[in-house]
Amino acid sequence: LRSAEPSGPGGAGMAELKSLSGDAYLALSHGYAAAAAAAAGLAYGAARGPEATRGYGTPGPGGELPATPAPRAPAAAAESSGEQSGDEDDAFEQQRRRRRGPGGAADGRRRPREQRSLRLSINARERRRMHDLNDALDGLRAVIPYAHSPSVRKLSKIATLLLAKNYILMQAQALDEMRRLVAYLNQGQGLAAPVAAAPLTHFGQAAVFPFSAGAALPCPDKCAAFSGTPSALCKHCNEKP
DNA sequence: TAGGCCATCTGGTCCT
DNA sequence: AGGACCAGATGGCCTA
Repeated sequence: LRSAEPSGPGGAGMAELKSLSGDAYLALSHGYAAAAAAAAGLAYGAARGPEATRGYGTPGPGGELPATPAPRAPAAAAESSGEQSGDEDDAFEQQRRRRRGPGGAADGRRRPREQRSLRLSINARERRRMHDLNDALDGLRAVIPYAHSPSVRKLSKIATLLLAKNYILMQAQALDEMRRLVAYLNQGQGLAAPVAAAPLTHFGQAAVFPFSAGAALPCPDKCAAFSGTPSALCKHCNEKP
């Protein structure tokens, strides 16, 4: 990815999604699910179901790929890959001539058949690479909090990336606020800041998140201003009103 | 039907 | 030399 902010075709959807990005999006910390659902509106593949969305079309019989059904196998692509059989070499050469022009010969010393098998293996590698990329995107979709449901469309690739970016920013902001809150509480209780803040200095220490989801009592202290969630570390949080 | 999204093929470039 | 990565081209499917 050479451009962090892709542009070009698909711009309409991008503009829509960009309206959710940055600070404006971060402001939606409580409405993340709704925002995600909005982003999911840019997604694709509702009618295909979770399995079909994989949609990796196999180029055709005889290839080195597993013989999974190819819901969207591009006819022309399969033909151009020469894996359909018959006049495969002719088709392959015609394709090359079309692309390279009359005099074009990038690999002139290779015999056509050898050349073609090399091309097929390169194609297969590229397919595998793209499948791995899609698997990684699926993994990312799985951990992004948006409406995962059969009735909700799968997030598009670009929507997945942008939503993930915003989610990370949102988490970082929440962590920052939590650090400030802990520092504030430590001041109020006369604790040595380095001791109490130590568990939070490591970015990955989400397990020490000091709020308990169970308690719902409003805190008379200022920690209630943070997300409205009572803090287990705050002595006021569990006080009876 | 146009536009969005996608998978695939392909050639070029860089790296090991 | 071979593999990984990238971007352009192409064509199919879906939705508004």
